[in-house]
Amino acid sequence: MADIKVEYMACPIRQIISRFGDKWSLLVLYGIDRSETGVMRFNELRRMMTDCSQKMLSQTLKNLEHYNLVHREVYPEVPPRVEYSLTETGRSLMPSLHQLIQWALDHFDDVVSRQVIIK
Amino acid sequence: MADIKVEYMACPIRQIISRFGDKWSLLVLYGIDRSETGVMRFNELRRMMTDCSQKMLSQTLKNLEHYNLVHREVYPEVPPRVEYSLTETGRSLMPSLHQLIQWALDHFDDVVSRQVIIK
DNA sequence: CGGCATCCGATGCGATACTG
DNA sequence: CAGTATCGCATCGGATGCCG
Repeated sequence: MADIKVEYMACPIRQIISRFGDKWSLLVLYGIDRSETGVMRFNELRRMMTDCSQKMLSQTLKNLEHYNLVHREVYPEVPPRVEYSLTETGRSLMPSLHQLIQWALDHFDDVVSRQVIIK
Repeated sequence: MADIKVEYMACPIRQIISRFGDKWSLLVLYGIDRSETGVMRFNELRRMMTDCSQKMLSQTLKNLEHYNLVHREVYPEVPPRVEYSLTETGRSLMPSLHQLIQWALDHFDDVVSRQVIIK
């Protein structure tokens, strides 16, 4: 998401939006958190998010790793195995995320059922 | 934000992101909520969000009105006066939003201080 | 298996000018 | 005051192909 002027860098809302307001980030976090082991492999995530392209999943994971929400563990095997898990910081976001999801469920009729504005 | 495949329309995270994950929506909601009267006029919002263009503010407000988060009250005067306030649904989102902001503040060092990835 | 590189269309968003 | 209209660039994101 786009830049933020330097003088507004301290605004926490902007920070959240600019980092996790994209199309897939929250879904990845939620997916990993919900998994039984707390760990997911790349293609496991792909199967969960069937309409997310490989490119975007890869990009999203790299982004989340950069912001210290997701940990990437590479096992030097053949074939290669890479496991993604939540960091401590990532887990700490979950209560807020769940509350947001609950809000969406509670207000599905008020908000979500309305058609997305085209153009 | 982009479309969501029909078979995933029920996913609440996607719904939230597709509607309020844009650059300005949450900031508008937060701004109106924080105002003393609970009501803000168009140019009042503009002054608060100095780096938001008029076009985007207008578009964002229309969007929030469509999703029943913001109420638009027009007073037939000259010069015209338009007041924006939160709907009941909009107010109901605030606890979740505040929790999210608090999370951002708590984890500023972990997350927010990291440079936004360029390209 | 878990990616990256490239191309390209769709959308987001800002700048500017104009209006009731 | 509170917007709308138009233009144009920048970014998002999907499709495809290649690689260790």
